[in-house]
Amino acid sequence: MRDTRAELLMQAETLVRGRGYAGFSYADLAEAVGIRKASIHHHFPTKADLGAALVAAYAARYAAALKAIRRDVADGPGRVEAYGRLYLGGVEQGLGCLCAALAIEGEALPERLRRDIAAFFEGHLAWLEAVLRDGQVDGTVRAGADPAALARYVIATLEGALLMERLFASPAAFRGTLAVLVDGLRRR
Amino acid sequence: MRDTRAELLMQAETLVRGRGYAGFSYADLAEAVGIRKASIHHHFPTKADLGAALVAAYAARYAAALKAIRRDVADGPGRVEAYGRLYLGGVEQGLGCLCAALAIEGEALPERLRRDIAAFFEGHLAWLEAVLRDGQVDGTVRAGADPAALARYVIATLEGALLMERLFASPAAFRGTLAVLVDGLRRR
DNA sequence: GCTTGCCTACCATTAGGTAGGTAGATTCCG
DNA sequence: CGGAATCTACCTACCTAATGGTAGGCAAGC
Repeated sequence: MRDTRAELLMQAETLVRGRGYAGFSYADLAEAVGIRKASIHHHFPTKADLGAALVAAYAARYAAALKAIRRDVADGPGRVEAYGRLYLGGVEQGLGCLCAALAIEGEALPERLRRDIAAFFEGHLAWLEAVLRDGQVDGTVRAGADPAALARYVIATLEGALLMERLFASPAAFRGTLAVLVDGLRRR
Repeated sequence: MRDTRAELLMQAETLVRGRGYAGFSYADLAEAVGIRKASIHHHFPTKADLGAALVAAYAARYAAALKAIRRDVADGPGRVEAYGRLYLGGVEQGLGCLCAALAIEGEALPERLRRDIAAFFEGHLAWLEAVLRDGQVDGTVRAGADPAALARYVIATLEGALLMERLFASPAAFRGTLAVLVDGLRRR
């Protein structure tokens, strides 16, 4: 039952991450999925609805991954490194971050989407802050730095690296930046 | 003589940095400048021409700023900090990086624009690499790290911070990330 | 027998771009 | 010098294709 809808979400995500929200149309999506343009409106009445569903699905996938990392990895830097590796897939596939693609279009975006994106980043910020704080407590993360500020710095570095290294199609360079980032978090 | 052209470039830059390349139209630009839509084609025959001119002007402004920084600031971390402050203006005005906005649309972009953007980043990369190498030589930048890798890491962090802190309209947070970044470059 | 999921056939609007014209400045040249 | 030719910068009016979205129909299945 949900097959077409899921396919729509998948293809739409690829389109947005590859060319931006304003850069793809229902016609593009219809062709990618092999359905008529009007049928998309049955699943997602407006483009803004589709965008919101996209962000929701993307955020849910990340949320699951973040949970798994906290379960499977013990130390702070290791967790941040695992977090950074989530972005690596984008570089390898030539796809940017969905929320970065949306954030770039800022003003032109439906207000609702803008809030969803902000919430996405806020969730990651909170997760990272907790991870870094825990790391400071157990001594795996350098002390003295504000975890909240550190969290912002971590996301910024990874989002920026994804943006740039996708352009250069260089997963190796992304790994290099991730290494510098994680290394800087370790206890001195 | 060049007044209208300059005005077109200025307004177009604001539009692209605010809503992306696909997110603005010649009609938007015409209204912003107070000219008829068709007249824009007199100055920039196609949208791709306008985009290329935009990147060229943006890159030239940055090139001048980079030169000034090397002239006016002596130490490595100080230079990187001055470089980072160039991005701060964007956060304060709610505008992203022009080349980041274009990079996001990747595949959908005219091939020529994609190369101009890559060249923009390569120029900054080369500048930063030289600055960091000089800093290592004069002892103001921590030794042992590959300057090329460090340069990529610096741009990534700043581009990412601009992307995110524009969304949150938080120059203070940008400053925080810049501080973490520069601090990490100092001699240990 | 009504809901689901898709279809064809539209719609108004907007997209980037073109055709052709005009007022005013600049240049060419006898 | 004066006038003709040209160029610049803009205009109105238009084009075709694509945009997001709607109306209404039809077949399948719980």
